[in-house]
Amino acid sequence: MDVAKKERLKGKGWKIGSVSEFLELSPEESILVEIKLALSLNLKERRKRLMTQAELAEKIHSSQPRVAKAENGDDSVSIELLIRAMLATGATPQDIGQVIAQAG
Amino acid sequence: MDVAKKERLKGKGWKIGSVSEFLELSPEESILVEIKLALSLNLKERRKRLMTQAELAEKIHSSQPRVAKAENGDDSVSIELLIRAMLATGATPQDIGQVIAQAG
DNA sequence: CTAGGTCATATCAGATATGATATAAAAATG
DNA sequence: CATTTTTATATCATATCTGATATGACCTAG
Repeated sequence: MDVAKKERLKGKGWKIGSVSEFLELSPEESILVEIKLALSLNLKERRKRLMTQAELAEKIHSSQPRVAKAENGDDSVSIELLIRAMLATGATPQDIGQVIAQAG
Repeated sequence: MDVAKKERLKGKGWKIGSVSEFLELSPEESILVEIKLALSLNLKERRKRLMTQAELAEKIHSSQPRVAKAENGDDSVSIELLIRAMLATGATPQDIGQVIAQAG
C-alpha cells in the first residue's frame, strides 16, 4: 500500500492518526509527501482534460504505466517526473508553484 | 561546465543565446532547469543566513559535498534533494511554491 | 606564515528511479 | 452483450542519484 492509498483512507474517514504518525515521518518528510501527493492529484486532473496517459507518456518520453504511477502517488515516482509531466500538460511554473504552495 | 555556470555567464552579459538554445533544450526541459536553478540559489541564500553546509547536511542526513552541489546547481542533484534541503532551512511549501512560480 | 574553519571538486559503490514490456482490470463504446 | 480503449499492476535491466570519503582551494584570525 502506498502513500496515496493511505491518504485516500484518511479522506474516507479512517481517523487512525495523521499520515505523518501513521508512517512515522518527520514533519519535513511529511511535507515532502504531501507536495508529491498534491502534484499527483493535480497532474491527474489536468491530464484527464487534455489527453490519455499514453499520449502524455509519449510527450515526456516515458511509458503509460509510469504515468499511471505518477498519477497514483506511487513512491517510485520522483518530483522531477511529476513536474515534467505537469509541464507537458501545459502547466506553467506559476501553476506548479501554486500547487506546491497549497500542499501541506 | 554545468548549467549554473552557464546561467552565471549569461547573467554577466555573455549574450550567446538563451540557455535553452545553448544546451538545445526543449521549452519544458528549459523550464525544469530554471526551476532547479531557482531552488539552488534560494537554498544557498537561506542556508547562509542560518547554518553551515555541514550542519544542513546533517539535518537532511546527507553530506557537505552534496549540499555544495545542491547550492551550485550541479546536475546530479534532484529536485527532491533541493526541496528536502529547503525544508530543513525552515522553508514552507508556500516559500518553495513561490520560488518555483518565479522561475522561468 | 599557518592553523582552523568552510566550501568546492573528484571518485565510487550502493540505492533508488527509470523506461520498457507483458498483462490484467476497468471503463467506455457500439 | 462484445469490442475497443484506457488505466492499473508486476517485473526487469539499466541509468541516474545517493551518501560517503578523500582531498584541494579559499578564507580569516592569531
